[in-house]
Amino acid sequence: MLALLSRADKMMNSNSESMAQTRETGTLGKLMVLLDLVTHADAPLRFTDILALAGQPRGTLHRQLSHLVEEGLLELDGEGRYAPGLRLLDFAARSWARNEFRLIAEPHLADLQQATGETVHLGVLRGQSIIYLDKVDGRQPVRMYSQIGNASPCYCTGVGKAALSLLPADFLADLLAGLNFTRFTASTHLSAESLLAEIHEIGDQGYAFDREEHEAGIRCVAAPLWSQDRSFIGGISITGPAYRLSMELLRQWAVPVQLAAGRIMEDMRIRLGPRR
Amino acid sequence: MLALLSRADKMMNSNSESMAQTRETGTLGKLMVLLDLVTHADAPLRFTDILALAGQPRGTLHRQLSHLVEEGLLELDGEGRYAPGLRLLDFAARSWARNEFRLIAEPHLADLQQATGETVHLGVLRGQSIIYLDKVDGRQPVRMYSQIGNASPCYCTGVGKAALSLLPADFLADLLAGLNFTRFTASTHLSAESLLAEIHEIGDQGYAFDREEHEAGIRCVAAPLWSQDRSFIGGISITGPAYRLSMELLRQWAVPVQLAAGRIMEDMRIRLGPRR
DNA sequence: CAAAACGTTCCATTATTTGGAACTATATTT
DNA sequence: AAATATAGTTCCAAATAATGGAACGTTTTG
Repeated sequence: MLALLSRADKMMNSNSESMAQTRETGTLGKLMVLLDLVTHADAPLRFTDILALAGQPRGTLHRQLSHLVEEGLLELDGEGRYAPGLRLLDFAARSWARNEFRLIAEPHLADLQQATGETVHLGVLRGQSIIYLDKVDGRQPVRMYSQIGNASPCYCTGVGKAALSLLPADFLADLLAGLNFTRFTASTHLSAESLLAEIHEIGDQGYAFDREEHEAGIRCVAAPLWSQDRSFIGGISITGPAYRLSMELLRQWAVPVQLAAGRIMEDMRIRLGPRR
Repeated sequence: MLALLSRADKMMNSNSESMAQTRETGTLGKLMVLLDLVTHADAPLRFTDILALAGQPRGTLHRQLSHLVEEGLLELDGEGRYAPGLRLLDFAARSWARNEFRLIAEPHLADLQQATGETVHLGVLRGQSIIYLDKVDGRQPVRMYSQIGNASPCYCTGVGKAALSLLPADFLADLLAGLNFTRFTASTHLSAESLLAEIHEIGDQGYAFDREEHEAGIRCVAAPLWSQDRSFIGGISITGPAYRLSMELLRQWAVPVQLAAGRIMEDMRIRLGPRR
């Protein structure tokens, strides 16, 4: 359970000029910082760019980058620029294909997509972020990694708020205290207080809305989802453009979304055993 | 250029009871071996399972796994089983979204898909494997990571054989010498000799077929694709079921596939500069 | 051409990893 | 219920790998 608030907070919002937080992962931790730097960059980085960002001595940085390249985690092009390596794709492809939660949820997501005609997501809470594990879209073949694997803030997504409503009060308080609110749209929550109020409401209702809080013109309705041992805390959602999805309609869809979530949890219970 | 035959051979066919090949990546290399073990497993592994596979002392292995879990690269469930971590998805999502070659090829893949109605792939040679970088399928919304990120053998895929036809003779010889041929179907190449003969033919023609060599009932036609500095060596293909894609039809499609490859390379030249 | 910027290599010092052993916790057997 | 086996965790001196400053090439710039 503690794992929920674990190191994954490095994934986002780690711009909080961290209090020289000593990592306990030694060599690996230092290398992962570099991987983060390069994968978060908008374009491939030169050695000198990374040098400035990482604040390591030149010799040290050079060897670290060499090791990452050697392992295929980074790639160095002919102009001395470092980009994420293809081995990351290879790892991800396998980890996604075999993810137990995703495999169990998949048919139910497809059903929900069929029933509504809109895009359906499965997301899991990791630190302060929602990581999307799956996406089913019936229309045009949408760009694949467009959403899957992406980390989005928990405080302005339907799945995120639904997930937060599952947390015990003390964990929730800790998590909220660590959030850096960024205004994405006019309706994005900007304080822990307003967010907490809505989370309580969501806890009572059993479903959450995203009222164009992350992206203008995009709404969703989400239901929370958890495994019995709480190693999975997340949710599913139906998402679409505001012009097509009135709040009226989203309220109607709250029921099917909750039902689908219930069926997924039932399957998890059966497939993963009562202990999880 | 040497990078082509680099460490990526650890991705596949590394079952070749390796001659105690010392990795030069120290701590990172040892940890990557563990990540490989866990991501290649069919199901989450227990500590003892990994102990047997990795052949490390218990104390050492325990700390290594702890570090990987701490960093989110592995996940430990309530039953003491290790599975690939979600951070891998996060890394992959970003590395895919920003991959320059994929971004450039994308519109051309879509055009080719529109023109033929069949599935189009973009793949790159990495070691002895083809890693699929993109896939465009016009029909049902196909499972996303189904192909993208997956490593397939170079000797029995259209893109693979097309890519091999680009290699200088000495590199090709080295690569072929290291291959472990596995029979996937009745028509899979099983020797370097027969493969080399076809690669020469492909080099002359400028396109390659997959005559149900990897998967029974699946055929494709592929064209090679490279960046000017040869840091990208791969290809694109049109793939589909044999009952719909006669060899007749595939031969006709060889031209549009080659034209699309040409347009992609032209765009690479423009967007990445003449040096690459 | 000189100077500067960029990247790479070297090696004594320092920090981390190693691995055997002791220890704890959780099943399984008697 | 006690005894035993099995699984997983912690500890610490010794072995190993990482560190970082300095020196060395290489390319770009004025």
